[in-house]
Amino acid sequence: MPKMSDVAKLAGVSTATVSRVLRNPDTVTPSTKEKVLEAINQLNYQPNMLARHFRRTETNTILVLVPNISNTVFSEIVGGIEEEAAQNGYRVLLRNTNNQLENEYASIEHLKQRQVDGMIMLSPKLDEETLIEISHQYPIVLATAHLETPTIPFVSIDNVRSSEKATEHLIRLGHRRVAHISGPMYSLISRNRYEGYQNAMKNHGLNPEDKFVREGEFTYESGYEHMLDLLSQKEVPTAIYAASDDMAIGAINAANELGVKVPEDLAVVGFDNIKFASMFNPSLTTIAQPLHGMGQRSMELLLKKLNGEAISQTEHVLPDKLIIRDSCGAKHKEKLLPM
Amino acid sequence: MPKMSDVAKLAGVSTATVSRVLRNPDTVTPSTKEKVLEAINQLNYQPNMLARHFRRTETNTILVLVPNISNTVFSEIVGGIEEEAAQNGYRVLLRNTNNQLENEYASIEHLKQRQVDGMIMLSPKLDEETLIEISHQYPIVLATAHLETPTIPFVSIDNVRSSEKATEHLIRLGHRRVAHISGPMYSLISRNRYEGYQNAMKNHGLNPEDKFVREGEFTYESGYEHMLDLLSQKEVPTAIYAASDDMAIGAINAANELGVKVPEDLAVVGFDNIKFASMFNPSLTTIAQPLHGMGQRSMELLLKKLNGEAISQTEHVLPDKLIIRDSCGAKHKEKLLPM
DNA sequence: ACACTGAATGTAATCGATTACATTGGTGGT
DNA sequence: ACCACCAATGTAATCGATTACATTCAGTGT
Repeated sequence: MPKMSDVAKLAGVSTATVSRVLRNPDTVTPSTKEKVLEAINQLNYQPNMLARHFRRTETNTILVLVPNISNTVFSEIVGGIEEEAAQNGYRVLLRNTNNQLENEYASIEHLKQRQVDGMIMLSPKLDEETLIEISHQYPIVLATAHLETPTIPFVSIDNVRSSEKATEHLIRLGHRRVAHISGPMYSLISRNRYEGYQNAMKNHGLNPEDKFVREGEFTYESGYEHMLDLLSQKEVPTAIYAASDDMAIGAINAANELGVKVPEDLAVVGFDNIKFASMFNPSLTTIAQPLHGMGQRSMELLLKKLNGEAISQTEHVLPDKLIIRDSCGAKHKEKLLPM
Repeated sequence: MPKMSDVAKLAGVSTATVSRVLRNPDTVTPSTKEKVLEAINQLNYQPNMLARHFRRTETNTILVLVPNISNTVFSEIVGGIEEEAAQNGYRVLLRNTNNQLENEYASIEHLKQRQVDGMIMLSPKLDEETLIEISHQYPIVLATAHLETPTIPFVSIDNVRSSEKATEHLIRLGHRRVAHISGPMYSLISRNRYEGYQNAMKNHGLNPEDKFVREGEFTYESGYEHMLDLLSQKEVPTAIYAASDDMAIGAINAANELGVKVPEDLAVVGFDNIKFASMFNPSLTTIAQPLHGMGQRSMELLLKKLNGEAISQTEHVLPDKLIIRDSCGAKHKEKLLPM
């Protein structure tokens, strides 16, 4: 494995010049530059990145914290991050937290040890205070997360508003008994979506009753179980808004099992627009998050931080979209109620 | 940011001793060890990993090449790798190749520059010869890949045999016009699955006709399109074996669209057992690969290579499983034909 | 012709942990 | 009492690229 001094010797220059050819080519005379490049070629020289990283105290690597890599929502975002990172010469280190707080703490050690230049956290569980403290010392960006006091750049959608849209859509289809299966309440996103559901109900003079609300865990199974439960009550909902597509699909299968037809007897709206939403039967009406774009934007923001650029805007709320398919029954209706 | 010499000074020892406390605690007297640990604590010292990596020429990081991170098959495998890696103090660097050969080449540069200690390639596109050449110089392991001459450790299932099982299952349900939508033929896996399909047909005295075989791309869309096409022929298949669940679901939706009922008019078997296979309606009969386990095993093998242990067995063929659900119609049949 | 300027290049210190080799001091055997 | 040996610790070289500072030299102005 040839090193820089070998190149220098062969080219008849000093290591300083070789280094300059590599990093500041403009400060070197074309003729010497050529000699050096020739020597590099001849020796098939590759700079030792470990030495470079050590000397410059930077790694050109960023860390992405993912609650669960197998969840398509997160892997799509990671895809966006990865693309933007690669284009800017950064590499992406991945870490599955499995929703464990201790894994988030452990990842901060990586930052402290300078093993990565920065970090993007997807749906962090850490409390806001701790996050802010970390961000004072290290470049971090949050995605699919929301802060009360936006001191750290984050990328998200407006979960309250999008939830309102989803619920409103069901109400305008004539439903009055609209149920909601939420995500876990420790997550701000879940609380925001629940809030949006409540807002929509109240805005239309409806009372969001407790018996129509269930706390799920974003998973298929939790959607399935809660739907069975909801349909076993005396008064049964005619529509349901689930805070994730997985839960919505679970709910539909539960309804089917009980002979309740979707969308005829039960209108369903989900959230996420996972790939499978359009393949499912009935195809799922859902809120689409611009996942790839959110990943890209997060990386863009992190790059700014890494380059020491000022970030004027810390809140990055990207547009979401209600995608109307078959599960809500809108396609069978003549027209919607007015807003 | 305190360094080792600071700790040494505070503890009244040399840096060598501090280093020993950190890496070979047994060679240090308990009393000095205590002094050093006390100093480390007091200064809140964190070793500079960049310096350590540089000095030791190792990074405790491995690279995983993924054709597409958003594909659940691969993200499950990555999950398994990640888990095993974390348990052994290794970190996982991720790289999306998007099926681009040039990205595989670029990743080899990382190895050459010693930025990672080893690499796991998922479904590599690189030719066998090149792979073998690389593996002479660097620790690599392949997963969901198969080699003619197994000089590089790889983890896979027996795609030929599993395909035979899938096709046979349909034949034993009484089907004779069994179609196959394959994966792209540049992939050895696709060719193996096609081979298994052919074997099963021939073994049962059936002729695998060209008009019943289509080359897809593992995607929902390709399954959908090819099924439309297959059903528009004069002679129509009564069963289909698709080389991925995505294609199988595409096929089912295409059949539905043409009024062909699954499983009554068309039996369907898929491959992969993606999460949605069991949620789909009809639920999908499919071959389950032990994805998480394959990831784990790949990492185990790579760890052996990294530790310089000999790998006696390079071919690691894990057991797959035919999971019978609703899409093949087996549950409506009284009994199967004999083998 | 001489001093001055600045571009091009060289010299050598530096980053922080690791480790080969050197030194110290204590123990046991005779 | 002396030596041999071993365990514990220290000294200092080392990894390879980067870069502050030093040097060289060609060109310019007077």
